[in-house]
Amino acid sequence: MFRIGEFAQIAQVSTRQLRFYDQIGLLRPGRTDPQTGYRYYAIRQLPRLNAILALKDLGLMLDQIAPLLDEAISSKELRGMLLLKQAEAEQAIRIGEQRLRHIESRIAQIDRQGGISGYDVVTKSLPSQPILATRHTVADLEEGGPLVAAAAAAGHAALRPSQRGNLIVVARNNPDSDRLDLTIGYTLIRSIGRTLTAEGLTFSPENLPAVDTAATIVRQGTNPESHAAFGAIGTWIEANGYAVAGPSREIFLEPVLGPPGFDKALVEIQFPVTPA
Amino acid sequence: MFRIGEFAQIAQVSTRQLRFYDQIGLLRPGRTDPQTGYRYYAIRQLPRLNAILALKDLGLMLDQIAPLLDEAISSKELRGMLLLKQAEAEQAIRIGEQRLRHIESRIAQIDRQGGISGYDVVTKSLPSQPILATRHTVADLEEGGPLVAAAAAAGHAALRPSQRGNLIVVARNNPDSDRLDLTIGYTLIRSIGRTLTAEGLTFSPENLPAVDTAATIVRQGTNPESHAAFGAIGTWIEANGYAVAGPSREIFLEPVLGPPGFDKALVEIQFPVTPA
DNA sequence: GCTTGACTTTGACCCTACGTCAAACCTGTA
DNA sequence: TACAGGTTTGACGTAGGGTCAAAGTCAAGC
Repeated sequence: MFRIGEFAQIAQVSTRQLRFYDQIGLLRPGRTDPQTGYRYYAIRQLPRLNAILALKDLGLMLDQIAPLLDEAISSKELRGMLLLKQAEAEQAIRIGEQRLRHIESRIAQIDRQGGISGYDVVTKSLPSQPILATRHTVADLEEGGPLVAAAAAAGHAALRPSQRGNLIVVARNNPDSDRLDLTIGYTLIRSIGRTLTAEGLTFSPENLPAVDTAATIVRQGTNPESHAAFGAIGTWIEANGYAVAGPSREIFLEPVLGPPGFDKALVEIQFPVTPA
Repeated sequence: MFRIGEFAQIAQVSTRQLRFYDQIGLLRPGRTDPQTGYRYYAIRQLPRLNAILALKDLGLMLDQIAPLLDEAISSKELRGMLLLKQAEAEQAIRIGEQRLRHIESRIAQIDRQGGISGYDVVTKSLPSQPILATRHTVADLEEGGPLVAAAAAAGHAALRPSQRGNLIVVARNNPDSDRLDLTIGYTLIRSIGRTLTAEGLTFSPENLPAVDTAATIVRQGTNPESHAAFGAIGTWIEANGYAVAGPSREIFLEPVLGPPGFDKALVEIQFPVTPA
């Protein structure tokens, strides 16, 4: 019989670990001196400890291991558990690889621009969202600016605050004409069934589909650095193994009061993505 | 200003998380009503929360994130931290892949032999170990059996219990002669400098080198299933991406009293390995 | 038999990043 | 004003031990 320290040295585990396994009933010492409480382990207990360590290494939790060793579980059930662990391990590897790509792209970003970007891309899911919006086709975002301002003002005036949520701009590349299809409007807190017209613009109810995974970024100011923000999110999407899977959305997180407010506005850009 | 639930919904985090971040000072609400304790968040706090989530996703711990956001850390230091995280992530992936191989080989084992093996391979490190041993060359392990028995008895008689540890057999393939070089002896608790002879066998002091990583297995009985145990450990080494890196060792964990005891003896087989 | 140093015991608190209650309190709408 | 639903603090739990501290034990040397 060995005292706990010797047994721990033989098996290369900590004494704390052995005491813990005793405590949870996973590996009881062969004998415990009733006077002193000293734990004495027989070398014959080494196989059981090794079995514990081997199964722990497979990712099983300690309370799952006990029934296995006491043979209270068939090999079919064990196979099932291992298949589950296999799936978990594969998932963990995928997440790890994704994290590694995140880190590498972040390091590359520092090396390129010498500092911390200020843009932080976050993935989230988007629920289905009813909006009231007006559609237009423009050459580029520059041209769309006044249109957004006009639509913002018109919608602001035409919708009561209890109905209207945030200003939103959905941009879709039109592959035929090399132009931009814009959908400009307000998210709706309460659904509206009818079309309405204000200041020469026609607003119709639509429904933005839910998105499982969207890469999003929050930035301040619309015009001068739009490029930078879109560039950052594009780089991120590519570097992290995603592909764009739908039209981008810009949500104005604060009410914007006329064109001068656009520069200070807080805008969330959302890009629906799928793993590529 | 949003109440905690709304803000949580916008950012897709739990309210518990926001309260926790408040508690640890990572993200304080813009205003806390001193009367009611209600937390009110400004939309302007969303970028900070997003930054937190993005950095957390890279594997940084929360207490590392706070100084980053408060710009108390240069981009050079951040780069260093990210390089560290990169190494951690790579390591985690390697461990995950290894675990996956372990699991797969275990499933395959169940499918092959329909049950739980009874052999559990565990890796450990071996310290440098002085021994007193006699060397011989034999055709195979069968032929070595009586030799081991003789050496065990001779050593047992010639060494005092306070000097002698366990019986050990080191087996090395001799590539020239296709025979087996055996080193048979006892581990030494206290070093001995001299050679001694007993029952016609010459025992010399040697030193078994330390081994960083050894794949080990504990089995009972030497003869009948030697093949099975060696086979199991060999399969394991191959399946888990290791390669054998030195002569195997067999440690008799219990004192073995004459040849009949060999069948009941508890033996640990150790194979030095390196990642292949 | 005594001393000494190494070992062991129990108990307690600590770690990450929150999840999950419970009891009491607050807010906004009908 | 009633009520439903949101919010507060506080406490306890998680997995697998690490890291003390105070007190008791063991073995060896003298």
